Amino acid sequence: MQHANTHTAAPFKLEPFKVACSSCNLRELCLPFGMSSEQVEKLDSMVATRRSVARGDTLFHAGEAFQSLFAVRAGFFKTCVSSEDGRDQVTGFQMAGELLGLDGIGTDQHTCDAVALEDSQVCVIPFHQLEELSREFSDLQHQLHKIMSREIVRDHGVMLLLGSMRAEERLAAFLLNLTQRLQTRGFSASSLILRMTREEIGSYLGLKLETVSRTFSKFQEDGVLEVKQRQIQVLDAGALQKLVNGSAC
Amino acid sequence: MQHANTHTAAPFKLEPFKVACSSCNLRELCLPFGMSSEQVEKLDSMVATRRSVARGDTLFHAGEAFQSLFAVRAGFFKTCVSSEDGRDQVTGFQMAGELLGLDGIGTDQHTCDAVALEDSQVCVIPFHQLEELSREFSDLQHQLHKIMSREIVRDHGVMLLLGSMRAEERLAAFLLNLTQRLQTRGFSASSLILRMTREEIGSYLGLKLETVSRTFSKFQEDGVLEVKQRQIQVLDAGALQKLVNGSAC
DNA sequence: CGCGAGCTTGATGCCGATCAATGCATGTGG
DNA sequence: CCACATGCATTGATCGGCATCAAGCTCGCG
Repeated sequence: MQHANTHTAAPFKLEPFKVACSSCNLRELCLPFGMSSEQVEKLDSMVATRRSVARGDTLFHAGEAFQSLFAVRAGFFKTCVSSEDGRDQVTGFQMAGELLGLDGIGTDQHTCDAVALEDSQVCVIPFHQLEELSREFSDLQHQLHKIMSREIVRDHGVMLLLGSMRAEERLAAFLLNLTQRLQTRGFSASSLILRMTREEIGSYLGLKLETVSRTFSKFQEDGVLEVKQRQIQVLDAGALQKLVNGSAC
Repeated sequence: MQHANTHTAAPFKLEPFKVACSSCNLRELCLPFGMSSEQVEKLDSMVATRRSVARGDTLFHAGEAFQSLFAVRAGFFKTCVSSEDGRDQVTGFQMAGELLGLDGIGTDQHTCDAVALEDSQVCVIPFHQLEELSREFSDLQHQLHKIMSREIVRDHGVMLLLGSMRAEERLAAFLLNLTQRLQTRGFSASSLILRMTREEIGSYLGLKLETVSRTFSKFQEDGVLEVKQRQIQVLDAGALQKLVNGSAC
């Protein structure tokens, strides 16, 4: 486990550093979960390359040929789709241990952009090799299926949020989801730094940035949060939870 | 190809009838797509059972143990998730050749309800066996991955719709998607019968049923559709397309 | 120090929700 | 076969939440 304090950026190293799945502290969150150590060693030989992505750069663009999945090793990403007329929608935020690129399998082309919101590193997982290896190891195969399935379930949750929640409920659900994922990674559940702008939050939640900002202010007035730009202190997680569950409605 | 006229209910047969993937007219849309005929025969032996689901009955409930995927053989389904406080959201409508149950893989439990909107039949695909067989046949493995990936991409499209489109645009996108899928199945692209209520459409699109009804009426006034309850004639598909692409914005 | 990106806050207006009444089809029992 | 119930759809009137437009404000950075 890492230091359990405020979620701050990991120091960004430019030199390619030697890491293996078998010694990665994210392996319980990532693809190797549930695999035996000898199986993980096979994975290691496949996940040979890593890639650094500077803040603001894109890992892949919609339309590019799909070759590999990417596991976030450090940093933070957003994915966004856009329609022909330029509307665009943030479809997710990804942090350490999460996979990027699953959308590309279906058409052999990426269907969204993946953009680093801070200096980041990813492990490159050549998909063809992953399929090959997962024909050999049923644990790996099943883990991949689980990850894809959970992505589908997550998307359904977002659809519920977008389809039937009001602004406060959406932001509450968003914050609870973030803090929970950060906590899983050994960070504080009550203190966090947002890596994205109000506009990006708004896009994800189907709101305008002004509404996001107002809702943050409202939460602060109500003593639920302390908001200083992107630094957030959760003072009353129960209140957020109540909003999501709609006990007051 | 089937009769290319209005999409009407297939006659509902109660007796279990002998069908095999290898002789199924949906195989180009379904799991066997891209597999050799001898591989499909192996699939046949796995997909041994079928199940009839009467209109209004559920194929599976959220919370039930996940065992199998289901391929829609005939009929029409909706899937819906619900939050603790009773809000619920239709997450999709499934027609012949489409898979149900992918959401259950991640947690070994179904996370949504699947309800038949007309008398239907599904092929039962025991998931454990499917994984086994897909370790043997890379074509099957890849097809499964593609199907899951496309579901993720579809969900992202719905998120875009829910996050940034207005009522008319949502309904237009919905209708175009429906007619396109029906056309793929050999039905008319301009004449269709809705299998779902206004409320279910509204839930899917993040609108209230009154808004759905009003928007149908508006489309009729504008000469884009002819609406008689659930019978829809598309008179001007171009106008729908223009709405979705937002050329007027 | 001053610029600019991002954030906050206020005033106003509109889209879709809500509440309510009526209409229309299907089916059931007298 | 009609009377009535029931579920679904349509349509109208009103209301409210969020978008939009428009200023300022804050903070990091060249």
